[in-house]
Amino acid sequence: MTPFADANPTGPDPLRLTVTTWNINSVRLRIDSVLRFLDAAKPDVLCLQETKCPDDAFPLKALRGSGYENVFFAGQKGYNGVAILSRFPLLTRCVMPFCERQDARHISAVLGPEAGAAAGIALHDFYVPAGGDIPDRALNPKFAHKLDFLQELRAWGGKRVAGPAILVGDLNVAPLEHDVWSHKQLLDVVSHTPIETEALETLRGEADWIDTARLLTPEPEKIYTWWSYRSPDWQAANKGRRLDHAWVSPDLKDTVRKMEVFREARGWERPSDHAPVTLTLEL
DNA sequence: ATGGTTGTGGAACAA
Repeated sequence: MTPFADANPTGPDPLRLTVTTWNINSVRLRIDSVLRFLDAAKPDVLCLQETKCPDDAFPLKALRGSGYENVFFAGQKGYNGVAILSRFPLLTRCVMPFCERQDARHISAVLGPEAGAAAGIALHDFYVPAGGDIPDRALNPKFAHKLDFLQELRAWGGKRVAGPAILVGDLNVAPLEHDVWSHKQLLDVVSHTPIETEALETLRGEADWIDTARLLTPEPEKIYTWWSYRSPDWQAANKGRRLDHAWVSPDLKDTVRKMEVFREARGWERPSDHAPVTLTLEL
């Protein structure tokens, strides 16, 4: 045998799988931004939240020819709504209800055999309730809803079927001190109150999910994925929060390569207040 | 527990 006969002893090249999560805040208004992002970043999968679009109005035609024609979506009129766009065929569409509501806040899919080494990975796309302004369950039903939703997410995590899985979405909680521009000033602000951050970290830990952003970029480095519309100069002020997340099941931990906030899109014309966040795995 | 802005839908409500 020549020295070169087995130059690649590990077999075929590994597959790089990229999955983006993006709260788009109206998929119809921003379908051109979706296409622009897909063209620029070319992820394998794009998970959207806040599509604000009934299913019969989802802009499927605009995606024709984009290379992302495998689409699962679950929408409703005016609020919420989630969607998964994929280069690979998707299997097993599932929409879980939470808090006994019809809200479209979850959708999942399994990557089909065409995804090669990524086949069989389950994708879960979540949109956790924002929770209103007052961080008090008794005074604010929206905050109560958020806490109840997180509790149900915890229960689901405990009985989730085994196997490789990726959980992404706008979880509307910035769990760690350096996930916000000022930990002290945001301790009473919904998205960073201890009851929320502890709930999210607890449910993540109990189900052994890996927080990929912090796996690769530990504290104290700041990471933000959202900047309020209400800041006159979001870029200069940079008062961001890390609300958008990508978690992987423990069997995928060693495949995590990159977690990137595409901040540029926050500066596009008529932007979403969230930036797209892309996870890269090497399988 | 302020106000600031954006989206849906065409007033109020959600974020």
